[in-house]
Amino acid sequence: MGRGRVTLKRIENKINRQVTFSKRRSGLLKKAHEISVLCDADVALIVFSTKGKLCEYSTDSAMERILERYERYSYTEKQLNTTHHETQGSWSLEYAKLKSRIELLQKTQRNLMGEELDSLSLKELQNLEQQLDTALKHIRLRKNQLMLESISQLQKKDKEMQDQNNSLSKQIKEMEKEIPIHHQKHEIKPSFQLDILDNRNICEEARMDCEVEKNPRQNQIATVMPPWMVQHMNK
Amino acid sequence: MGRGRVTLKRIENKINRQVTFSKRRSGLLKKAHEISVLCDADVALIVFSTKGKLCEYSTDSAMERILERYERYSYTEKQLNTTHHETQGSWSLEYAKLKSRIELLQKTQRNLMGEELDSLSLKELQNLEQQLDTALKHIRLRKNQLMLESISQLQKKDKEMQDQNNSLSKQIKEMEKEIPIHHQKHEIKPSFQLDILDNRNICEEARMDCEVEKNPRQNQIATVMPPWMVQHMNK
DNA sequence: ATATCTATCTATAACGA
DNA sequence: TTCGTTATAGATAGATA
Repeated sequence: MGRGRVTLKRIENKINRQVTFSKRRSGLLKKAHEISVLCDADVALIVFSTKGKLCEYSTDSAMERILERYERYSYTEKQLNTTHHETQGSWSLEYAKLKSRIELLQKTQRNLMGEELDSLSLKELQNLEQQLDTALKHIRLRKNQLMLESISQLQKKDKEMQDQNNSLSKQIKEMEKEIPIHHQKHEIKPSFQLDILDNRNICEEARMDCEVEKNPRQNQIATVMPPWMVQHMNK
Repeated sequence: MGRGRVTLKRIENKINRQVTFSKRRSGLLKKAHEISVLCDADVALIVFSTKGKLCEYSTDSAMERILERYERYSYTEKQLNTTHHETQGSWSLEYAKLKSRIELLQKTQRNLMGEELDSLSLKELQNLEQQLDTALKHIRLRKNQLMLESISQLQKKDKEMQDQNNSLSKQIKEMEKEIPIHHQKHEIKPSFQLDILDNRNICEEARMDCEVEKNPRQNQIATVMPPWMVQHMNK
């Protein structure tokens, strides 16, 4: 850039270094903002100058949110162990950190629950909407997975019972033959027949809800919880 | 860069956006590294793509150190307002309390974002689903309210300008009558005509988004970087 | 997605005020 | 330190493989 090729090496001249820093810093911030807008990315940029001056940029000015996202993404567990080792340090600082963190979490959570939306910009609202849409999709997938599992369990159980019933009724027939007393014949037409049909229907519905995924709004299928499921599902 | 000037607006074409993201991301990382080396600065850069992929750079690969430095720097100010009044008492107890509270909040939040669903029962999932459905409804209401407000503001402004333009052109006509010099007639065809059309389009889009809920990501709004952001970000 | 190429558009080093 | 200017080095959009 400019006169002469750039060498990737610390600029020794203090003045030049400061000037270059100032210029490149604005360039960097601009680029960060551009990629954020053009490509719809979440960007957090923190720059400390040699002299310790801080300069930052973050998408939607949501530095804390992005840093939290980062922490969650890269090492969820680590942070739980990192704070206590600074025991001799200023507790008050740690305390303040935690407290403001809680505040942030609470605010975020309220927003996630559709509350206190007045302070949000249009863009933030759209991000939130997208976030929740995705979340709902995941939740519905998981829900359907659970339902399908329970259905196949029930079907398996059904089959076992049917077999058992068959063998039992066979056994009874044998007994009737061997002891030909004039008893009435027991009509063995168990009710499980009906259950099987029910399960098949439910199963198909669940599959549709699970796989189609086209328009999430359309599949709202206010899933009514079948009574039979309540019993078995809760672990 | 390249053919045609860059417009600071979300790239709508998904492919182009992804490609541009990829290219600019490496450019941004390079710039971050350069300023870090050339100017001896501490830099931390975090980028999440639209699809949630993480990409990071940090001076000396010391992301944690820099983020802590950042937190220390930015919390120092808050500390003054939050801590001094609780000087005695067992810090460790308070601290533990806060920490467990944070963990709870984080778990809840992850669930709200559709993550870590495996530990939830079917019933809990259904509650969550309903919660998010309601939240989404509120958010969409608020979003549309905002959009409609901005639309009516724009329309009002339009009308004002139209009136103003009308009176101005009337004034000009008067002047031309009174001073009948052989000037060319100024074609008064103000541009507000176009503005009106634009607003109507926006309005319709908003209504569609409002009722049909198509693809929320499509309606991103071009955000121009305010000048104050480029320079002097931090004081 | 990744790489290369090219025409253009940007960023910026050096310098001066 | 901070502009403004200018000559160049760099970055990158679009096309293509």
